[in-house]
Amino acid sequence: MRISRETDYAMRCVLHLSVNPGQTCMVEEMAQARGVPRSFLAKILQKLKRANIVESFRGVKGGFALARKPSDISLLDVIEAIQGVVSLNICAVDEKACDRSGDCVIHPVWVILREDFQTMLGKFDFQMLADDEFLKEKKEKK
Amino acid sequence: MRISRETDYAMRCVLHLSVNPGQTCMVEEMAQARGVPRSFLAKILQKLKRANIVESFRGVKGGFALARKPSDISLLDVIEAIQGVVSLNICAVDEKACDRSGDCVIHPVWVILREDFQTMLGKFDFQMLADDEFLKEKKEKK
DNA sequence: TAAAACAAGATAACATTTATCCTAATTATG
DNA sequence: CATAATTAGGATAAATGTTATCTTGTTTTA
Repeated sequence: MRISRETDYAMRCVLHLSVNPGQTCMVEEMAQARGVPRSFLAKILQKLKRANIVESFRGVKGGFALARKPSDISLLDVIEAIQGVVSLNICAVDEKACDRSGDCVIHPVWVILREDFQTMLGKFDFQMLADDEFLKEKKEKK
Repeated sequence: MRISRETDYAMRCVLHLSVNPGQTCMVEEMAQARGVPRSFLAKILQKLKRANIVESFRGVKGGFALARKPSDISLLDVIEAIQGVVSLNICAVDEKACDRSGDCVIHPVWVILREDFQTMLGKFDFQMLADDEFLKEKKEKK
């Protein structure tokens, strides 16, 4: 019922890139800035890349940058990039996983909840979060 | 991000008891009727008992019955009885689990989502589900 | 007192999570 | 063109969580 630590790390990373969108950033820098194990983060970034959330540049001066605007990346996008499709019960996504889906009266509830859940998570984007972080840093400098 | 199979089993079991509330039922009967491994279900019923969702009677003619009206038992109640407090990120429930909760701008989002999530799950009760099952059986007899 | 049923702890197989490490492949730069 | 910097991807492994099973004890009815 919880997101994994991996997903939490992915969010920190996307947030980091969202604060200066357009700018490329090395794994090492993000790992240090956000307290994420470097080699683990490298793996996570591959998943974010496959989901078209970040893009990568190899070689000297390489690194990662957002592939889309922060306002076009939601919590849901990042969660699904890492953990796969969101749903509360496997049967809402794969009916074959439960032999009773056909006549189970709980099944339709899982389907409704899945939609509500996705809507909920789709409402938060990384522009919002980056703005929050920008304001917070400004306040602390005073 | 998913409920466990154990929780799914717990729901089947509470639903089974909700169809004839007031009536006591043996582990063996519920296990067979709902396709749940017997010894596993016995464990699950202990958790449901601790959460005051079912009550138990020992000895010959013993068994389990609901401790409350089906309309007073929500999906949330059963999920929390089995898996503990619902939240999407551990930090929403235990700030010490993350060293950054204090200045993390994502943290407040987890807190909001947790509340929304609990509200969502609290809206479905077992009277509704039992009614659905009753109607479905009636229809199939025709 | 015997049989039926729940109670509770120990244990174990399996899957998932959370990483780490090593070897490519790619690219900028002197 | 050689070298250093950086991502890409596969193999591996420790720790944790899930999904059970089994055994022994306790309670209750008849």
